[in-house]
Amino acid sequence: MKSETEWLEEFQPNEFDTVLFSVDPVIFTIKNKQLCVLLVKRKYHPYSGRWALPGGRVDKTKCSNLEEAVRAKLFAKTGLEQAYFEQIETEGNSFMDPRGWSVTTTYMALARFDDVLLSSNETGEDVEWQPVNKLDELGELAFWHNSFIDAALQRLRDKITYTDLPVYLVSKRFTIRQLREAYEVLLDKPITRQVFNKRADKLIKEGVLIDTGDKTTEDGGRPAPVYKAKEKDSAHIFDRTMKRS
Amino acid sequence: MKSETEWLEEFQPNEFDTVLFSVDPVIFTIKNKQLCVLLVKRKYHPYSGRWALPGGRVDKTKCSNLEEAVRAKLFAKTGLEQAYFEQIETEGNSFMDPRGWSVTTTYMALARFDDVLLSSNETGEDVEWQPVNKLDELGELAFWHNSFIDAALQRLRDKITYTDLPVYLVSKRFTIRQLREAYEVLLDKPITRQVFNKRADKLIKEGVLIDTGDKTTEDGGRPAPVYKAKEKDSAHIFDRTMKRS
DNA sequence: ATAATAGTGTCTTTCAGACATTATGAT
DNA sequence: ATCATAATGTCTGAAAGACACTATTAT
Repeated sequence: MKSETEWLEEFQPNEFDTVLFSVDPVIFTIKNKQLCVLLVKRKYHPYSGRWALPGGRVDKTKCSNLEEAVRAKLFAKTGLEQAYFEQIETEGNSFMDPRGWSVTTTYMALARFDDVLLSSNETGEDVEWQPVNKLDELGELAFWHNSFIDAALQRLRDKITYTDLPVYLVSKRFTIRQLREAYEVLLDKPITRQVFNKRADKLIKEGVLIDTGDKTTEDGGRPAPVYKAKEKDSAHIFDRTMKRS
Repeated sequence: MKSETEWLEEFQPNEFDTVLFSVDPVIFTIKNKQLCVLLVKRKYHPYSGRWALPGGRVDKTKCSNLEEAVRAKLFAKTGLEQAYFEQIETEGNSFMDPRGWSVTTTYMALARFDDVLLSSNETGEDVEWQPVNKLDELGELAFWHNSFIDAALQRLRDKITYTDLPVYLVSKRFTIRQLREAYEVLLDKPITRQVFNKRADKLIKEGVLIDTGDKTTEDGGRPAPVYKAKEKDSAHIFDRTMKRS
């Protein structure tokens, strides 16, 4: 019997073992009190002229794993090196890409609007923040990307009922009111101020939110303390959920 | 400029666009009050002699999407046509498979032990239920599969604190006590009977559990009603969580 | 003073969790 | 009668949610 190394030398991947593969980040931000997602208008086949997620195939020579690949996509379009990331889902089938059986993994990323500097790619395609509740107006997206955005949005909306994810969407320095407004944009309903503040108090007590000592009157009225978020790579999880509707 | 159909005719996937791809189901069952996962002992390269998840490459000619592919894997090894399924994660990198840059998507599946008829595959490899807390004794699994099992297990243990997932692990007809014991196996701690029954009552009221009208004394003592689960493809979600420890 | 906001406190409801008491059937 | 279990009820504590009232600043 051949040894593993001998066998490996002879191994050649064939078309039965391989698929077309890409990663697609669903990058959210809040712009003008609207939840937006980053889209690119395709100039080339397939689906030329349609809007699509800013993803694409993985450069295997530059990335040693998926996470690196999707970070590269994010950096290319937004200039962000750090952001909250979460893998959402992987879809693979014979019909979403006309080129053949293909697989794509989608990630959700959260970006602070102020921190992003949009840059179009090498080929000069448009890159824009599009409000998620006006996606219909853009027509059907390329590569079934609508369904991926739906899934990412669902995950985000589910998760904010028991996590502090909106911390990654507000500016680096923010008031509790601004954090609450981020929750309200995502839930699309008002949240009682005093009820929300109890959750915020827990974040402060846990050290997730740090009081900078500064105060601001940018919200009007009595000056409010300015907080910043602790550096961390996972969300804070509350032990109970907020009502969604 | 070429039309999309002209362009498509000329398109040929090349090695830069493609990766080795596979799906790997992490199939759980409860056997002798132990949570077990289905593993296969590999006979061939790579990783021959090691235990691995019962997955592998997708037959693109037989499956039109990922879900179909993983269902085919499940059916091949267990004979199950229906089961609870959930996609867990996708990992892609240059090192987990010695054959090259590869991507794999893992699913968690829940199986009723009584319903499963293990069948070895065409190549006659061993297929066995292995207790999850004795996986160390099997040595390192093939293809970094340990980490996939960890992720699936984590998801399962997280989810049973707020869902009815163990319904998919007990026999088709069961008592509330048996359902509670399934939770206890997964949480690895006792649950107060009366506390658990409150959750069960909600499942009954919601129609998730259906009283068959029968009673059984197989648990000893006073006869207990026998329930069955409503047919459904998603978990019931409670609005509060149980303590994990 | 007024308006807009932040901060504090009160009350209700829901539910997990713990535990006591009663009911039912097998032996 | 005893034992093991199911069924029912009582109590506590925590947190969501609603809302009233006070405090602080800009105008």
